[in-house]
Amino acid sequence: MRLVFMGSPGFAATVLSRLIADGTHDIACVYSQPPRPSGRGRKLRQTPVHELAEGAGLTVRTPKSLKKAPEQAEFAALDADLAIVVAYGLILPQPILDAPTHGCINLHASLLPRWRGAAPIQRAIMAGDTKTGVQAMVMEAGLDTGPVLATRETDIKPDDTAGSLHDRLAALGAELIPEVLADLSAGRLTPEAQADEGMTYAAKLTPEDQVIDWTRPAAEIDAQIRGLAPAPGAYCHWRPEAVLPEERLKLLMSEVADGQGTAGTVLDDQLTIACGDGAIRILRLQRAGRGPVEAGDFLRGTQIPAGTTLT
RNA sequence: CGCGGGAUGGAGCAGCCCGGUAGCUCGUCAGGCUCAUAACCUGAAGGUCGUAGGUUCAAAUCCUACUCCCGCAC
Repeated sequence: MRLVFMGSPGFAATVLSRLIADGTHDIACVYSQPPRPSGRGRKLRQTPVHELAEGAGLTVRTPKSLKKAPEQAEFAALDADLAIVVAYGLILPQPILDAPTHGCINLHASLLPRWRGAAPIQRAIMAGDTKTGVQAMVMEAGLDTGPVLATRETDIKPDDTAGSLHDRLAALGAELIPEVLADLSAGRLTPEAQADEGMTYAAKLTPEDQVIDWTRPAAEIDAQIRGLAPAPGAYCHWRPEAVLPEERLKLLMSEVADGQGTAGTVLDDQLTIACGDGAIRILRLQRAGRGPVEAGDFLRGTQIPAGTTLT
């Protein structure tokens, strides 16, 4: 088939990489978010998909929007059989959805209708879900509302982070898409409408999501920490020296532990912290300006005695 | 030119402001103690203090440039 691939971040790049390696289908064009000044130093950066596609010698287009007629005409002129859309980041207007012969198929990282929207992987962990997956679905005008074509499930384990789950789901997605393409070619696909119940939105992460509130239950804080690791990371504040200003302390890995006390109080010399209900142990963390370290390494060079209060 | 922090034996850090013997907590190795141990005791090895210049009698420390890493903001 003649495909158009639309995607931006690493998650999408994993899928595109598989399609390129497969070589079964013709990738007529790759759409990605335009390079923008971002990151330290505000340099112009290409998206991972852009970079991958360019390196593979594929045609790349990076329109700021697909709402206008000229872009839509260019898209239609590709005369594609199908568009594969994975975390592209732009709204696809109806003319775009209609242009390919078989329409547009989206790969989404949740079990719909749960976690429609922008940050399904993080939200699933943060909510304490024990199961998630990836799904291929037919795109409609609504936000992740289309009928589902295929599903791959995976368990969310207590030591999963957004990072580990992201990688696993990307790998599952990279397996799933070629199968969907084969089934589509063979006419074996049966779109199945999403359930009426159980719908939730995976709202985009905001800075407030990163702030730890020690008065919340241990399980929730643990889920928050793992759902935001390794990036952007959940954080709290502490005072390295009684004299100096508060410093942000990013918590990157944790587990629920025994213990209780005033919320935010360090209970022992092993980084067990009292929460509103129960306690968690910090397993991996990062000081501002330093690299991420395991709790053991951290404690070798820095003291956080029992009784210290984190805010 | 967005703002800021950092680079010191294998790991994590202190020392830098106020130049003058390379330090801490671990790890490693050897020996000792012990029924035994990741415990305890003793000893040892291991560092061009990111790179290149400069100032100085003397630079981890002061000055300049560069490389790499990171936090914030976006």
